[in-house]
Amino acid sequence: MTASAQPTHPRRSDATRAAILRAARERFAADGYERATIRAIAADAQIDPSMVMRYYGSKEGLFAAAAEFDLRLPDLNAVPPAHLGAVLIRHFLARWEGDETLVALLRAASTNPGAAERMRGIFADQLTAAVAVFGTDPAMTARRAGLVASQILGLAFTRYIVRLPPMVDTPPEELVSWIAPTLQRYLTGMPAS
Amino acid sequence: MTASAQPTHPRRSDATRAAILRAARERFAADGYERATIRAIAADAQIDPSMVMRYYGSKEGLFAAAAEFDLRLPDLNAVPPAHLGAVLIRHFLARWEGDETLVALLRAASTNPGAAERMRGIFADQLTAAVAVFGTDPAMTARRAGLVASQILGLAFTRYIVRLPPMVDTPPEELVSWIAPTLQRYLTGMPAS
DNA sequence: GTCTATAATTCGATAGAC
DNA sequence: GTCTATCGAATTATAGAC
Repeated sequence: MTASAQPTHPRRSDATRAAILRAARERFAADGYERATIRAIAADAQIDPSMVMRYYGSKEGLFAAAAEFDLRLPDLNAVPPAHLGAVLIRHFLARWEGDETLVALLRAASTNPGAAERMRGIFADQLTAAVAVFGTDPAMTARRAGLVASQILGLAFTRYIVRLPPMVDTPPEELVSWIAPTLQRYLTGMPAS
Repeated sequence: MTASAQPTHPRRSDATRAAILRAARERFAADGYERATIRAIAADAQIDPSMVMRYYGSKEGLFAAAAEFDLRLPDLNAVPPAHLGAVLIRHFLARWEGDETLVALLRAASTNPGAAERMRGIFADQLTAAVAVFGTDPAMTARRAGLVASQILGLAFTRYIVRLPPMVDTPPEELVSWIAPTLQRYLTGMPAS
């Protein structure tokens, strides 16, 4: 992990490992867990399929390595309270368009239990922690985070997975203007009657 | 289709066909398209796997028959305008809890192109048609329907597929009180700023 | 480190007896 | 209509030569 912990080897085929991970993310994102084969991933990375097994042990291990993900949520305390929803939705849109790892995770989570578990972990830990700074009681905090996740993941599902035409065609800034108030209310509002 | 169109046969093994469809919906909903096998579906229905092929031709044909779905949306013109969001979210929650077909379709749509196409059709045709009664221009109508779909499918994805704990634990009526205002604004509101 | 060969399963689909 | 038997293909994973 850390760059200069142990100079065991002068770095060997780290480039190969990186190429495998890149190809794996692409395939998992495009085809889902079951249809993405080790053979296809190896072909994309222009290496032998057995190398994938050697480096990552199994298909599950490869996915676990490829689906490592950090939402990189900003500190919500540093955001003007009135702009919380807009900041969040802009952050997620940028994070999604720029890194296909989250799409791979989203698609795989539908059929692979391990991927679903990781999805739960990411949103339970990272998103709930970010919401927790407002300091309401834990149950309400978890509920707010869950509601935010439902709209964020629904946006991703309709735009990147199912590709509903209106959700694909709508420009990001228009999506922001519609969805920001929703997140704002989930974060700071109260349920209606 | 119609019950008494042609008395060709005094009805043979229609019960078998129905048992197959029921088992298929369960398996597709629980495992997704790829992991749900014809053998497992046949075992659940307590019939021979070759019967599935005989009746439905292929796995794709079986899925197409099992994933037939009607949202049964109410006429939104008959709903008090202020209650549109609440009526819609209650309708979807009831539709989802009572029929696993939509869960099967949702899970399969992540990895199977045909299922995704069917999902697009259902929401583009049925939901857009229901929203169209308000008679704004077609582009805006499609956009409103897409936004509604994003929140509805996000709720289903987090509650029934990924099973985020706060979304599973929250009682339906509390979900309604949070989500109804969101749908209300997507249907009748204007984008912020 | 890299590759060939193959083991061990599993699946969708077909052929054909009864 | 129903079932047995099986084909052919594809997959993950392993063993071992070089």
